[in-house]
Amino acid sequence: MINPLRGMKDLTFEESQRFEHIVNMASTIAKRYGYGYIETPILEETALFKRSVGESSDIVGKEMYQFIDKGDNDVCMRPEGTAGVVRAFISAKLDRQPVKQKFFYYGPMFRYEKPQKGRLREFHQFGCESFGEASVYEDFTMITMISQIFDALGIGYELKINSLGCVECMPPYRQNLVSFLSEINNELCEDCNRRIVTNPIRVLDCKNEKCQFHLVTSPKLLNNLCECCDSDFIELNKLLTKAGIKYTIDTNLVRGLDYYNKTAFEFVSNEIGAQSAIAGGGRYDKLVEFLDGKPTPAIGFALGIERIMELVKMPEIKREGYYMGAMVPEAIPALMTLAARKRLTDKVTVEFSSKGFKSHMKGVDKAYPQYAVLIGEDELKNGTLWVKNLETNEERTIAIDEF
RNA sequence: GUGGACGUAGUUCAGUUGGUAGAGCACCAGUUUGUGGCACUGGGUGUCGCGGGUUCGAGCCCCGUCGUCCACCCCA
Repeated sequence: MINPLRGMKDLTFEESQRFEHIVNMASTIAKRYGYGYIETPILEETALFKRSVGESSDIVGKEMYQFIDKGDNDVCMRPEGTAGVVRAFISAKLDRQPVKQKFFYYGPMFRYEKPQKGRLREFHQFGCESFGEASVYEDFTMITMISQIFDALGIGYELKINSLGCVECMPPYRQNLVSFLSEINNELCEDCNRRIVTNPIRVLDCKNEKCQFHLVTSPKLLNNLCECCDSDFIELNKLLTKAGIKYTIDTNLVRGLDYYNKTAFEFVSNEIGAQSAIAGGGRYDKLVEFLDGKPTPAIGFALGIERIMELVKMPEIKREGYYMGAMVPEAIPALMTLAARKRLTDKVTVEFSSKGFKSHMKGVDKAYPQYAVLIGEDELKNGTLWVKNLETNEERTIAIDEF
C-alpha cells in the first residue's frame, strides 16, 4: 500500500468540507475588500525565494523542496505565497502603472520540516497582497478584514502587533542591539548566540528564562522608530482601538521572513498546540524593488488553513436534492432518464441496484436528500413515482410526467 | 536537525509472568417488496507497521527500520 508522503495529507468528507468552507468564506470577504483572485505557479526559480524570503531564514536555509529539473534549472516548490505573487505583479509590469492592485490566493505550500501538530510539509494558505498603498489605513483595513474572516468562521483569536521599522530606523537599531547582545553574550543561550549573527531581533523572543532576564534592559525598537514609523504605529493603535479590535503590542514579534518592515502582525489561537500562529503578515515596502520592480509599497498576510480547520464552526448541513431508487430492476432505465433531467438543476443520488424498500430508506438516510423518489412494481405498472419529502414527511404518488 | 511517546480490525482501544487475537462504534446482510433514523439476529472485515534476532513457541522480549504523535527549533 502506498501512503501519502511524510507530512502530507489527504482531505476527505468533513475535513475537505471544512477546507472548502474556509476558502469560500475568506474569498467572499476578500472580494468585498476589492481583492481579485490570482493563481501563480507552485514551482518557481529558487533564486526568487532566496532573494525575497532571505537566505538567513530557516525556510530558505534548510526547508526548501529544491531540485534541479530536467532542463538544468534550479527550481523550488514555493514555501510561501507572497514571493510568487510579487514576482507575478512585476512580471505583468503592474509596477509601472500608478494603479493600486489587490490579489488573493490560496493553495499548497511546501516546507521540508519535521511534522508535528499544526505543522505539515505540504500545507495550505489563504493570503492577500495589496500593492501600491502606503497608507497605514491599509494596514488597519487588512487587519480588520482578517478579524472579520475569523469572526465569520467562528474562530476565537488574539491579535499581536508590532512595528519593525524601516530602512531608516531599523539598521541603526539593529547595530545598537547587536552591540548590546555581544556584551552579554556569555549570559545568553547557545541558540541566542547563533541568532546574534543570523537574526539578532529573534533573540528578543527567546523562550529561555535566563535570556529573558538579561534582555529586560535591551534597547527596544519601538523606542527607536523614526518619525514616520512612529506616527504610523501610533495611528494604527488608535484605529484599532476605535474599531473595537482587541490587540496587544508584542515588541518581540518578529516575522520569520526577511522582507517585512513597519507593521507586523500575527493572529494566534491558544487552542491548537505549540504552533499557535493562525495568520501572520505585515508590510513589505521594499520587496517589489528588491525583485527588480519599481518601488511599490505593499502589505500582505497569509492564514494557515490546516491550523484553523479544527477551530472552524461549520454551519448546519441541510437536506438537499433527491435520492432515487428502484425496487424492481426494470424501473432503472426510467430512473436514469429522470435523474439526468433533474441534475440540470438539483443534486441527485441514484442507487443503481434494485432492492427492498427498507434498504432504500437506509440509503436515503445516508444521502440526506430533501426528497426520496422510489419506483416499485405498482409504480412501474401505473407510470407513477412515489415521492417523500423528508423534511415534512409528506408522501405522494405522482405521474412520471409531473416530476 | 534535537528530544520523548506510540504503531493491534474501517475507527477507538483491550490483550495477564511469552502459549497462535478480542470489545464498543462503524460497516454488511436479514427480520421486512412498501415506511428510514430505533430494535433484534447474524457476519470479524487482521501481513498485530516492516525486517531480522532470542525462544519449542513472539502482539508481548531484543536490535534495526519506516511511520504517526508531542515538544524544541522555526513558522501559517
